[in-house]
Amino acid sequence: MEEQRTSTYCTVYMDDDNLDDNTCDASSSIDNGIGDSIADWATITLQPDLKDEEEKHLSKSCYGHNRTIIHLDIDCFYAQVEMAKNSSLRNKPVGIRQKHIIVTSNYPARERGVGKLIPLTKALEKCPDLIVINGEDLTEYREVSFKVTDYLKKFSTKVHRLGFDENYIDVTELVQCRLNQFQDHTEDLQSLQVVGYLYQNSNTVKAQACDCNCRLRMIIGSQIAAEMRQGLWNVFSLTSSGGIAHNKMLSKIVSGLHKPNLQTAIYPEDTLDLLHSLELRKIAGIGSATNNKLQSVGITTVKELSTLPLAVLKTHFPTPQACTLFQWCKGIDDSDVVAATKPKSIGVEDSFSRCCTMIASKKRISDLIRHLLSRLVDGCEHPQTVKLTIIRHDRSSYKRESKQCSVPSTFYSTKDTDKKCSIILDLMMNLLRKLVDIHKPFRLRLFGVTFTNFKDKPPVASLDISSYLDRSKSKKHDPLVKKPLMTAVPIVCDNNYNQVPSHSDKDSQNLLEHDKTIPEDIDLEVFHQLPQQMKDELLNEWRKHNLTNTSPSRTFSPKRKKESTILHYFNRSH
DNA sequence: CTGGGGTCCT
DNA sequence: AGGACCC
Repeated sequence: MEEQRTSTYCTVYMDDDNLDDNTCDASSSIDNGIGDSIADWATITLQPDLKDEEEKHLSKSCYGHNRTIIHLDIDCFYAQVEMAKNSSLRNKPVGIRQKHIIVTSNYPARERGVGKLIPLTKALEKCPDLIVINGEDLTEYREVSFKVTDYLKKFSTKVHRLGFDENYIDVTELVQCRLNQFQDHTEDLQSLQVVGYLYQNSNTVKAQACDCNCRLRMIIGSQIAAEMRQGLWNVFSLTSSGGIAHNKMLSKIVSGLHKPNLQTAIYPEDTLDLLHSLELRKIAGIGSATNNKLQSVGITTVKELSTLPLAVLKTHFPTPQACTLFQWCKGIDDSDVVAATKPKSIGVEDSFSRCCTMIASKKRISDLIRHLLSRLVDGCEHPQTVKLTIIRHDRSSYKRESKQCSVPSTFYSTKDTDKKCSIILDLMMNLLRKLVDIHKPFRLRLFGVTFTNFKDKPPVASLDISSYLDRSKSKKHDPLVKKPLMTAVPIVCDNNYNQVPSHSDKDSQNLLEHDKTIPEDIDLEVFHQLPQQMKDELLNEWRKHNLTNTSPSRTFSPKRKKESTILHYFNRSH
């Protein structure tokens, strides 16, 4: 136990194996006045010997220095994909445009002052001969991105994508494998050196290296990273920058130290030297919100953050975030490199200066859906949820609003893309009506459609009400209808789904009237088992339709397709 | 006149 | 459904 009397919280834990060769001069930052409010409070109310077990536990990495993680970042990815396609672009300034923004540029362009995310007009002012390429359609970039990830899987199954252009690779096993090959020639290990840069900032000579062999692992890791980068160049003509460390957080930080087309490793023993030189935002996971919160309380650097006791962080952040912040600033990141599986969501977006009518909205959303459907492949054929996202134009609020609903079984039962498109389009127009008041003027600046919740098989049609209403689908002949009827019980009023439920006199009279308005191809027996609210909504729609159509009541919608869902009934008005 | 994507948490 | 984070 480290029941110290020391006034610095950090050094209490410096006897940990992982951290013992780093000293953390927390007292100076408490004294220098930068973090007064928090530091004073902490000093007064939290004596070291009152620190709880949780803080002690979190002060130590469960992995130690035992892993080897590589972070690879393809240099200016979109621009490089274009350069790989057309090598004559290599030495010319190239900018990738999305709408009126240059989202990325190659290095010749950057030398001319064309950075990332600058307005197109400004880019052309700085560099009139900039070659501008539209990068709004991400299809090609997405394809190359997944090919890169697939290539990296040759080195390890644990490849974790971050965006389109970055990958974490856990090469712990491969490193161990290569170390084992030296077994009888340990003298050869002495001559191994890091490939590329090694972050070693400290002027003070280390008394001795960490005794867990971690330096060796970083050296082997740097060799593997070099092989990966060479492979990416040979196979895809893409240059990349790499970082090698014992956890994800550090590998990402060091991969950015030398760019482009370079790599950097760090020995675990130099972790705090590096971290203590950084601003908070350099840590992936500390974004603007967290940064602002910490700044408002006087914390602006990783070093200052590392002085805060866990209990103080917990007063400003939810516990899980407090714990990760507590660990990150000490160089601890025990998050795993999780092998990528199938996507969690697949979406498309389009922004524009204005969209003010339902007609125009329908066209834009329809185009988005058509584009999106082509991406439902490779195990993503059966999304269960679809979401509509909008951004309103009023003010520069720039907040996204969304509504989602479940995908009807009819979507899975047809192969016809046009039909799929119209099914989703109907859903989206309904969601749009929930998002905007169509009786008032509106102006939108973005639509997005996103599928989520992918299932391996089409979900059973237990929620598809239309199949019970539709006589043309015989219960006896459709295996999907028979059993699902049981699972449909929750949406039916009572369990006697084979009998017509009893009704009060008043209800019965209403029913007789209603029956005349119910379309011909609807199974009355099943209809009467629906919850009253649902019946009312259906009846309203049918009545509305009958008022605008001269056709007799029970011949409603003769051309209605079998696959029609309940949502079509709610939908008639447009 | 701030892209077009994604992930995870609450 | 939204917010925070990543690119």
